[in-house]
Amino acid sequence: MDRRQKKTRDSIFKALSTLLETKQYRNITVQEIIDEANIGRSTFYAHFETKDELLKALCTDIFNHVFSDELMSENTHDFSGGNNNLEARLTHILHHLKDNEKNLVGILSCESGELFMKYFKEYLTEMFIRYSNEIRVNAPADFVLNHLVGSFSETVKWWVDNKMKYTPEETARYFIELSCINKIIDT
Amino acid sequence: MDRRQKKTRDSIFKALSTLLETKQYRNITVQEIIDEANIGRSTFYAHFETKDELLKALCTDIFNHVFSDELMSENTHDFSGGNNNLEARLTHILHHLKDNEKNLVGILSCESGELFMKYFKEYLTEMFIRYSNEIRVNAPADFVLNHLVGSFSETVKWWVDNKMKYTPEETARYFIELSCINKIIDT
DNA sequence: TTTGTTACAGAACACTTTGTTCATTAAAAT
DNA sequence: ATTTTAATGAACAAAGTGTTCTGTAACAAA
Repeated sequence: MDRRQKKTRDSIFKALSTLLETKQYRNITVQEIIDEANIGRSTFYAHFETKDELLKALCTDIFNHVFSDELMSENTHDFSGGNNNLEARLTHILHHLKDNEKNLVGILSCESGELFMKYFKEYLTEMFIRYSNEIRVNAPADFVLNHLVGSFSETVKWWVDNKMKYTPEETARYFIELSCINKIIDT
Repeated sequence: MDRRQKKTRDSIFKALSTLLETKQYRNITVQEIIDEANIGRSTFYAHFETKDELLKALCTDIFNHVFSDELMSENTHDFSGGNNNLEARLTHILHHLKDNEKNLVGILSCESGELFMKYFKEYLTEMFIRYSNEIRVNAPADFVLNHLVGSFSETVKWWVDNKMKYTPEETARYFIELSCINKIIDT
């Protein structure tokens, strides 16, 4: 990739991140991003069609980081050790999210949170789907999956809103404690 | 209240409802609402400062309906019958929500859903707070509360997204089945 | 019925933001 | 050295927002 392109792209990401520290996504205009990134107007639109597309790209970047080990360990997944496996994975995810603390606070504090959550849930669904089929409970499988994804993403939101004052370990523990994951079939 | 005011207010609500049946909230402009309601531009702004304020008023209307019995029975609340009490209340709420099916689909299908959910959660928090303190589990009380509110609101969203193909009774049952409410102290 | 009050209609307006276009300049690749 | 690609920044059209103002109609109270 052309050095100039990468440089511009990075400065746009950086600009949005910086602005998110003090302003709500909703109230940030494209012009402000342009000024903060110190680039030309047409340059921005050469990279991203809309502000939402930029946010999407930023989220994707974050998730590629957060779920990187996730994806790598796809083959090595097993149920041995009961829930410990899942709990460890969730802890891992929370640790990675903490690396993006500043961004997350800005993103989740307003309606951009919905977009973030939407993408986040897609990744979580991928992960939880392996577990949801193992839950023995009298409810549709897709409901179980939705419940797991929904309640964990709500847990993350709660955690971020509380300035991440609990450790990833504690937070994952709380989630497991309350979730239906204890109804999993231990194979 | 002046008949004219009420008439105008109603026509604005009606217009937004109608538009929500075919368009996403995000893509509906104030001008469209004005045209659909067949009123003057300045008239709209005499009633609502912004489109979001209008949505908020619409949500409030819906919730006053949905939680009407809720509020009435505040004093008569008791834990007798274990979870049956809560399950019945949730079923009730789902029934009332079904009365607003058309609106809900339009509201929840896009970013206006976040606003709806925000207000919805406020009401749910009021309701669940009585239960959350009775849960015996090793986690902060506000986490438990957040978990109940979050997972139930996600349940509602799932239900609406699935065209409400399950009955309120079934849906409430599924939720109870998976929630931590079975860890409640039976007094 | 008359009178004072309040709401509505709708045009005009200033303002903000968006997204595109284009000629020019600079940097990168070969 | 030449060609290709990206960035600049001004100018532009379009859409939407929220306000203001004048004339008109509906309302409530005497």
